[in-house]
Amino acid sequence: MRSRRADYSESTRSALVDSAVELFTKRGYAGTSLDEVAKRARVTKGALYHHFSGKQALFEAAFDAVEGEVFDRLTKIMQGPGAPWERALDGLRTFIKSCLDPAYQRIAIHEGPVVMGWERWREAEDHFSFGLVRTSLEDLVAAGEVDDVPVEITARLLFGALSSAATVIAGAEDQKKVGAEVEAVIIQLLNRIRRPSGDRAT
Amino acid sequence: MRSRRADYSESTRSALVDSAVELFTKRGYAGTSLDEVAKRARVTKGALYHHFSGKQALFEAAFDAVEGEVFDRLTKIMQGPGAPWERALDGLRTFIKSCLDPAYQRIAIHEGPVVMGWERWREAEDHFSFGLVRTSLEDLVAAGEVDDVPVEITARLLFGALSSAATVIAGAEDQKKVGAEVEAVIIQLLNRIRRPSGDRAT
DNA sequence: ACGCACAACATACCACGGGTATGGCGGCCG
DNA sequence: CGGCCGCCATACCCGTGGTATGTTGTGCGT
Repeated sequence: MRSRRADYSESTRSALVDSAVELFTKRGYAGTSLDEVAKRARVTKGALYHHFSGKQALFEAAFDAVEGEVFDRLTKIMQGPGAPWERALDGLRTFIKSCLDPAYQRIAIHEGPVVMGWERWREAEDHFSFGLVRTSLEDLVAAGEVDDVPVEITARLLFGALSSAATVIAGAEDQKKVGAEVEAVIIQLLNRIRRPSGDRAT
Repeated sequence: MRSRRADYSESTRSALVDSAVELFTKRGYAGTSLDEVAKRARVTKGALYHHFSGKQALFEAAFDAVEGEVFDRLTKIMQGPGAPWERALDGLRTFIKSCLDPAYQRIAIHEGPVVMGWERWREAEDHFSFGLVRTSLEDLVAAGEVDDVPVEITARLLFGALSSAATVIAGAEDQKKVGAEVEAVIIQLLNRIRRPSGDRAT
């Protein structure tokens, strides 16, 4: 039997995280005050400092929240049916779409490395979307779908390119159009590193 | 005849910028106080606010400084002798090296978009290193060295990949080794989008 | 040569926001 | 049912960005 207090506590905590995600997305980390976050969650700073050790910790909670959503969406696709190559392309499309979420964009991609510090951000990303990009690339190499590239490096480059792409799309007038262009360029690029089907390991 | 006062003024201004570059690089934008910057330049905050309208303006001055250096190095290579393809590869190598400068890394690449806002950062980058990447890619397309890719998008993707690469290299144990690996991957990739010599326009 | 005007700074001060210390209220456990 | 502790509110401190005002010396006109 879960206690009543635990429910309340969890509720206010998640309210704080939601509030944080919203405000960090709109005004950025430096631009949002903790009083504001607390107010929007209908509590005071005292409650905030009871649940989180400080502003950074609150940011990391918000980071985990937005990353978690994207992660869930992507893992569903990655574990779904279909050949490795098609799953990878599906994942690619979904990732680009996820990158259009302003919250993911600003919190996870842009301000994450700055606020958390790059080292910590990198560690966190390993368990989230970057980790998926890497393993998915590993799978492709293992299946013999692509040439034997250095996975770690290539994954980093790909992830960086995708992040930039997301930013470009988000800032574009016609997001649909630019999004399609980006997808085309990436897919064309991936096709170039794809092995001719005769050379693939089974 | 240049006035004495103008000399002094310019001197303290550049001292402030140097100090800002140093501190922003070491402790980041949020982590450095203006008093510190002023103290290291052996002036007070009053002088700082005489030369710059605020902390953001100071950051942009630091940004221009570090970007300017990289820009100068790169333009020299781009305008040098040699075939377009070789010049591009030279530029690539130099850019990767430049990205290893902690100041460029943190101020121009990481904190730039966050502090200045992405829109303004993008505009600024158009006149600096990103502009060079773009025009250099344009030249390659114009010379028929590579396939007719969408230049703007591809340049953004490439720039994003290179920035990530720089971060990875900077954070690696053996920078030389990882740097060489990155270079190899990129060059291999570029070779794949290169047209066979017979198809090139002269 | 002399003093005026203004650029180039210094000093003093304010406001705001992150962090902390302390107080109180209400469920849960003995 | 009584003390306890988790959950949260209130009050306060202080570092820091920004501002308003004072001071100095340089260049310029006369």
